[in-house]
Amino acid sequence: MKIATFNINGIKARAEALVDWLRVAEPDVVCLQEIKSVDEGFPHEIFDGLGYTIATHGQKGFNGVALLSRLGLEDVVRGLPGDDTDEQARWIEATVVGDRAVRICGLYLPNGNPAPGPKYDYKLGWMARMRAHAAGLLRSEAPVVLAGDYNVIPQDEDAAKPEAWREDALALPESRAAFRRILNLGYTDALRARIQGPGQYTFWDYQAGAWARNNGIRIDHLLLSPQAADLLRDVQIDKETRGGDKPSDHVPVWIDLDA
DNA sequence: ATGGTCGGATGCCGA
Repeated sequence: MKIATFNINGIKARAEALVDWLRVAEPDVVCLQEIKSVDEGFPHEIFDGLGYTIATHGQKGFNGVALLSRLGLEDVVRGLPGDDTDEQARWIEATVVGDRAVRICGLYLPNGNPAPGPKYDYKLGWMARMRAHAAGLLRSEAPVVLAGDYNVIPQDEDAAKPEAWREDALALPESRAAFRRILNLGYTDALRARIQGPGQYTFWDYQAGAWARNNGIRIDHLLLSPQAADLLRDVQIDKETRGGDKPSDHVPVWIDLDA
């Protein structure tokens, strides 16, 4: 089961690039972030003929997540559990059944800038809530995948210029600690485990020629429960999409599970 | 038209 995460930065602007990538990469499941669309405005028709079942959790203007699956979607949950007053569309999860049933969560973690401030407080609160939910998911003892744009640079080696991010919400010690607290529940960072060496990034800013200079950061992550980690066959970053026409500032990242 | 660059939605905000 090939499972990808891709922050597409606007579904309407990215329709062509996204479909082009789907035809080549042929993922079974895709977690999309920043669809920037309400559910009613999501262009289902661009996926016609590709065989995907689609579930969206959108909002007007910003944020918004979606799941695509060639293997169906069961028991869809929209919104990160634990706070009914949170109106930001940043979480969607469902069960996908291949050879095995996998619980797949697509997430768009808050950016948190400027820090300190209310946006950073929201980020840390959201991460604590995600940790609680991630702990609950482990109790199923089933394969679980937490895939998305975490807006966290886990370590200095995950940035081309770590000094430029020292005061940023993506790299502050509290952000990194909150990310580690989720890992320490027993999740495996799939890219960290399988892709070695520096310069392995998933995001390059549109500004200042960041892509041309490989001035990137690694912030799109797939975390695996122990039962999912046991099934891991492959991990890849499809960085060539960043050099295409009208690219997102993120690229797709995917895993292949024996499931 | 909106800083640098985008996208979506307005008469800038979020990233």
